[in-house]
Amino acid sequence: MSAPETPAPSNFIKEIIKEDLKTGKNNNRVHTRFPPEPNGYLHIGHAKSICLNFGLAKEFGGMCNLRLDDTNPTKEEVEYVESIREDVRWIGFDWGDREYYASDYFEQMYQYAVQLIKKGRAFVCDLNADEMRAYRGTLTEPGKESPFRSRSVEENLDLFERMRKGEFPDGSRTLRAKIDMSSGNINMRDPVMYRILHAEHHRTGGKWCIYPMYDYAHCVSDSIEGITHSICTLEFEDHRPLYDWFLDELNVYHPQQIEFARLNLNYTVMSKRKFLQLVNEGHVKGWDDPRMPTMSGLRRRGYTPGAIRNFAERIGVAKRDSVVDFALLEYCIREDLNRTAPRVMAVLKPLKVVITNYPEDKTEELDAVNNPEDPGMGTRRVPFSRVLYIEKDDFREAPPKGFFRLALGREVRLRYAYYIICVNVIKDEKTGELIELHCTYDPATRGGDSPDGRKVKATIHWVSAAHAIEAEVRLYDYLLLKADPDDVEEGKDFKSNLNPNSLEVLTDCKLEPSLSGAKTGSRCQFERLGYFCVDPDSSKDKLVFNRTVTLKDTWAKAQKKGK
RNA sequence: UGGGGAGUCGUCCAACGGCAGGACGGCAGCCUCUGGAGCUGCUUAUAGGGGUUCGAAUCCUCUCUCCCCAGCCA
Repeated sequence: MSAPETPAPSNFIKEIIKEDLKTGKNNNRVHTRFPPEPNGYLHIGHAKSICLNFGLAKEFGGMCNLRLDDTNPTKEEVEYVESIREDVRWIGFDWGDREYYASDYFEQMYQYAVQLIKKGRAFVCDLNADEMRAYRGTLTEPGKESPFRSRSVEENLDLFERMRKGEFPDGSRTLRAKIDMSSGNINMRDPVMYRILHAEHHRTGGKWCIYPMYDYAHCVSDSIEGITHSICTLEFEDHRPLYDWFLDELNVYHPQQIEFARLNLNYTVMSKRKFLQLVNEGHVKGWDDPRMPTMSGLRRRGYTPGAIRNFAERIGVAKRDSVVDFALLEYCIREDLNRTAPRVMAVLKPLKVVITNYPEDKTEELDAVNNPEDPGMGTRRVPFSRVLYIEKDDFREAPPKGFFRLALGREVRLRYAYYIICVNVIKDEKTGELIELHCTYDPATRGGDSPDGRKVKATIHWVSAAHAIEAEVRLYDYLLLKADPDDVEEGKDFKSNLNPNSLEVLTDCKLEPSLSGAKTGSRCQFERLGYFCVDPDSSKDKLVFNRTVTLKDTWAKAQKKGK
């Protein structure tokens, strides 16, 4: 049903896994995980990670866990957990019963921390945040050891237990790993393992008032779940020594962390912070606005899971920072929809046409193909009558060179119907505004073929006025004007590059009647215009469509270039 | 200026000492009852300098450029 997924090419992570399989590492298991923090909505960048982790498991006969990385109760909410689940499922992956939470392991993490204290590898520090920053040093200068670093094991044990019991206020103490304050890698300068946060956690409620930090929680969670390949993005590369340090000191099962470059796409933004600005400042209507590269936005826009999976395959996986061309995403969705979307006729900017030699009260039903790429999708009947609508853009009073469509005295084909010739252009006498066209049809060309073999240069779409259903259609364009949204003048931000025309709402659209009752989310191609899907804003008496993507339009491109 | 990474067509990814290849984009053409789809062809790249080698994108070396790190965020 969806586009054929191109044979998955290899990448450096697969090569590592193949090598591990060859040497018998991990007893030939492959076990990955997708570990989002439930503090926001997933976007196309997450989709890359999802496809990578679940895809690897699938390809090598392993498993992939869904793990919610919920170690910060002040930022995380159940609402996000549900949307993450929905999005992962929608892209097409299944984690079986392996839905885990970092918070599932809080007790184990606590016990491990006690072990590290006993080993002399962790201590309770009374420095506040500002002091700790001062002690940490800078990128070029080493840090200074905390004055609390040499506390006895007994005192550390006592203090840590009392931290857990809630005896101390937020921020007053931390548990820190005792590593190396002079390390060039700042992550190794006695990093915080636990902070005090008297906050309600979405799963553990009020049970805890100390919460583990990412570096400590993540490696331990991976270890507990028996993850073999812990795949994360490049910015965690210099956290890897810490990941390894914890697991080595704990002497527990030790997964391998592997880093890859996150996805960047041109003409859009990809950070939660920027999404928030767009939503809060009203530049888009919400997280699921079809212009947003969020999963919910893409879904509402009409993107298919298959297209997204295919896209994830095509962009590849590597370690170098890169910016993928948005055109590739568009190629992927067109490729999918071309094969799967039924064709239909819709006039977005209607121009009335009267076929003057066609009987007033006559209606015919003409056969139309549902998808030329797939004869199995059958045919349908489209009503034709004396008064029609055609696309305004398909008529020109003064046709420029290379314009094949309708003009005064010119003959074109109405798709699946008749050849027509424009014989008269009716305008408002006062304003000069174009009102309607008078055309004549050739009855011998019924169905769209002329028995005498004469050719027309253009075929245009149309809708019978008497049978048309009304709809609203929302056209979308790139959110940003510049490929690099951050390419701005001094003192400005990406929002100065916002495309003021990223949304165009058309309220007077005419659709062929077969579309009546179309269900929310259903997709189709409006012939010659693009792929569209039914928006949830649709109601019983009014359909609303989103344009997912235009068709390639060489005429429009040539016009644009001519300007 | 500390530490960690990365440099291959316009873009993304390959090539793992042996003819630099694919995809997207662009351009040209064919075909077409969607100016769609499809098909054909073309286009263009190993950051730079030294070295090793019969042979280097690949190994060594020096240089340059870019990205990440100074949260009790992840």
